[in-house]
Amino acid sequence: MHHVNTLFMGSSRKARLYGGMDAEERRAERRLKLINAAVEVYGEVGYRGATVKAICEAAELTERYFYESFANSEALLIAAYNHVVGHLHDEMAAAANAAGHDAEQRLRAALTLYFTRLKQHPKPARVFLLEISGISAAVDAVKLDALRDFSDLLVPAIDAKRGDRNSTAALLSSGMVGAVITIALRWVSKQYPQTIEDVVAIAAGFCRVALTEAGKNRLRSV
Amino acid sequence: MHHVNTLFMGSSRKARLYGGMDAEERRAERRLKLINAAVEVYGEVGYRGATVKAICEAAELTERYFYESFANSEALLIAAYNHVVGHLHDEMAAAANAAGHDAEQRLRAALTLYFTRLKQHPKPARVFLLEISGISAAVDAVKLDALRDFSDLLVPAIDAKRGDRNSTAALLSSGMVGAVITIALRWVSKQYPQTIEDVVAIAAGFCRVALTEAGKNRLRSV
DNA sequence: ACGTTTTGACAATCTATCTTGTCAGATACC
DNA sequence: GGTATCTGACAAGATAGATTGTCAAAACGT
Repeated sequence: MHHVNTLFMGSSRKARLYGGMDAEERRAERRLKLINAAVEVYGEVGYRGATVKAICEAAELTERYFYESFANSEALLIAAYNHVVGHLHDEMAAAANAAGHDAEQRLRAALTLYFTRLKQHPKPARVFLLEISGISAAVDAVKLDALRDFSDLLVPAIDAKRGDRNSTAALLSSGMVGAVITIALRWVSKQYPQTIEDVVAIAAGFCRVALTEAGKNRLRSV
Repeated sequence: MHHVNTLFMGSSRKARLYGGMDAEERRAERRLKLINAAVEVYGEVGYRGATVKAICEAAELTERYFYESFANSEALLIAAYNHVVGHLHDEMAAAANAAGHDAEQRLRAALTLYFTRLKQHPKPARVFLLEISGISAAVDAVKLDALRDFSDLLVPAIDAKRGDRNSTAALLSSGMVGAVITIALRWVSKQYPQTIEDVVAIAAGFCRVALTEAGKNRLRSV
């Protein structure tokens, strides 16, 4: 995979430093620069319009470093998506926890953070909402995973029903996430005409369907 | 655009017949064959994996006829989408009308037809649900139009609020359609694990949010 | 039957991008 | 300062698919 240029060095010995960083650190930095550049470029011309060359220029790197960190464009898209989603998910979880134990309160806190970030950072929002769809089966799988995480975050009760055969919980979960994302998509693409409070209220309305249905099913199964 | 080979004929005179059809009819038939072939091929390899050549082979036509009817692949995708959506929309409207005047009854009738068709025809379903996303701005616009039509069909009350500035009705509409489509997407991609009745019930739950909210707003504004 | 139109097969061109390779110059270590 | 490593710019090859063009054979009208 990568050149082992420390062949005759002790394993504890660091590789030659450049700019104060060893080989690994430099590689990691370049990887991150490429991810951030990709988010920028996707935000401007879309994933499909983004060439390797353009992303490398935005990252101030040359093509060789692209292939050092990613096998192909798709791998970078996935990395960029996971990067964006990872941050968002962590922040939403923190916001929910800060809101206490009431499911409704936690939901509203998470949604408020979600829409706030979408408004603050339109380009990552675009990657998260738009670019990720319809690229390939592999990318779709990554997306599905992420959406399941969000669903569990918003309405943990749904998670409990997951084991059931032919469960309708998965459909509830899909519907909820689909509603929220589609609302977000429209809000973002129309350049945020409504207040965050209004958007959250509407999105919460759809989440409440899943919340109450999941609750119902739990009571019934006890 | 097209060759005018009737230059010296009276305008009522038909072009030479082939297979009992005049030039226009043959062109229309080829166009339709291409659309149907495209739906087939998209259903197998996706829009992105579908080459002009493959679609022409499936249609038993050669490339020249592709460019006779469509400027490029995107134009064919749009035509195929509109073809699929047109049928579906008409059928849903008929089902709703057959169900009478009660909004809830009409909603369930339309949804039942929707999910029934998705199960009967997986390949058009794929075009309608999946392939249409994330191709280009032009395609997205076509999709948005179609979704608005569906929203108006399911909950006409939303339509009434359309005029309002910064209206939240558009978001309600988006959320509802997003929920239904995402539910459909999952149901289709998991090969229909739940009964149609269950899926309709869950989808209707999300639509009811839009239904009651739209009703609320109407009362308030009277 | 004859000439014209239409068709089908396929070659040729064109374009765009990915991907790999080369090489001179810069940078760090000793 | 000398040497090994790393970097940036860019060329070159490879690939894939869209789009246009050619031509002979088939289908039609008269």
